[in-house]
Amino acid sequence: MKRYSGQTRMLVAVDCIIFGFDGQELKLLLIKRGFEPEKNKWSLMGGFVQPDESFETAAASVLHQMTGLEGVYMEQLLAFGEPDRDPVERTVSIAYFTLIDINQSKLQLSDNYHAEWISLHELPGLIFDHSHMVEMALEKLRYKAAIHPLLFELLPSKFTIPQLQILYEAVYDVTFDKRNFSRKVLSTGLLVKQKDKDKLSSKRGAFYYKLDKRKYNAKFNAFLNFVTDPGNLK
Amino acid sequence: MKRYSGQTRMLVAVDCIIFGFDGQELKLLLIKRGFEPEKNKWSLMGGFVQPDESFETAAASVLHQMTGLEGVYMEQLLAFGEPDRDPVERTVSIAYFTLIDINQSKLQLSDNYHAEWISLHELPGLIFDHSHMVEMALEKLRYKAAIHPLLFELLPSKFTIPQLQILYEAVYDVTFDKRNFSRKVLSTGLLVKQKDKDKLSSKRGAFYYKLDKRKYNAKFNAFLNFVTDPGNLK
DNA sequence: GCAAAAGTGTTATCACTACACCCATGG
DNA sequence: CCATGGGTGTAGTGATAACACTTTTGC
Repeated sequence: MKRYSGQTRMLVAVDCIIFGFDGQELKLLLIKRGFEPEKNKWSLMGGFVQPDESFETAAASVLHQMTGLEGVYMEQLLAFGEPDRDPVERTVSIAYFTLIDINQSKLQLSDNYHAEWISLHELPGLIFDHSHMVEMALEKLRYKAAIHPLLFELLPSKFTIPQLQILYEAVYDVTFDKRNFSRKVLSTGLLVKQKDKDKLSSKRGAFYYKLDKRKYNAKFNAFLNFVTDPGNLK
Repeated sequence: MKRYSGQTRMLVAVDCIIFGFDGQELKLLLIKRGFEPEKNKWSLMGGFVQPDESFETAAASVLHQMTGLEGVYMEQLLAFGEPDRDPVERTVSIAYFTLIDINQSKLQLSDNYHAEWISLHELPGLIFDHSHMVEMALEKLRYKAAIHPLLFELLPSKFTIPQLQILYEAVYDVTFDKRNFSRKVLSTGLLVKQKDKDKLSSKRGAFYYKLDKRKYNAKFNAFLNFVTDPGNLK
């Protein structure tokens, strides 16, 4: 059996929407595109899928090239395929979104791509349909994090409850009552209190917590209602 | 600007996972594949994406060819792209899932494809990775319908509350208390009681309801908790 | 000793679960 | 008149939201 005849073949790429959190704001890792067309315009990091590569492998390799990281949280967002989304030739793109701890020691941004963390409130225009991809990724992040304990992927392995609250507030652009917030997150049973405190952001210091990995894996897919009806999510 | 050089181009297809409900069971519309390889094996309906077609257009056209229907509920599930998923040559598939009213008058199954409605409990093995696609589609249907008023797409425009309950029970493979069920669905405010009754399934007859289209569109994306934590959904 | 952030408890409301009986009708 | 499925109400429980004061400590 040869090939399917009379059909058009297309380029297939992956693009990565990479979220990070610096303790205050939600950020996106963007690059300045290194080749024509749209050279030097802001862009998501991406790459063509190679003949023997799965999408996941391709996306992980893009992420690895750019950040040096492996094994981080990554999920397929959607396939984008408008016929004219890339003016050069028809290219379908499988978008992946990724959550990483912006301060982790292994993170080493490659110099090759002029990558920068950019606040979601200060996003420049992006090439092709990348702005649309970012919009969809943010929507999905908000949707999913309202129900699943997802945002921990953006924090270091030791974090305080006030830090966690700032993160949720940044993602949903709201404020929460800290008494209710801490009761809710502690009631999930996912957090283990540590003996030491973070003294950087207050004189008194705030206790560190770690995720209980067993429970985290077990409960990841349960509906946890981290945020109750934050607006009108999809 | 010419084309990107040195990259491999691939076939791109769409496959449709088509759900229907016959009043008792959840069903899938499958065809017997009409060409090699795997000719005459059970398969999802699909087709190659044409050079000037978006994925949505391609999927809608596949559905139209097969059922005569237009404008039905359709949503991208995921892109599938393992290098060897199609033994003939590398083909990526964008899977769409669709909900249709199995009894609607416009539904006209094309003879060309030997299409049949098959109960989810009696699924045959499917070609390629289609069984995996079905699994993922069912998971997504359950996930989404637990939170959003999605399953109405499987019913005729006039339906009774007992019919709706049977549908939810079929999707989640559980039984609900009918008092609690009707209170919950009525409390959404999405249903408008009609004056006439369905007398087919009982002597007393059950009142028909219709969706309030305004509220349906407005509330579709709100979190409605149609089903409270049915197991451990993703 | 004071400014700044951490930590904690109570009350009212609401949504959910479990559960049992009467109603309308066709045969 | 009876069998079948339709329709409704209540009480107990658990989760949520609103709300204010005390603790710690670096300066």
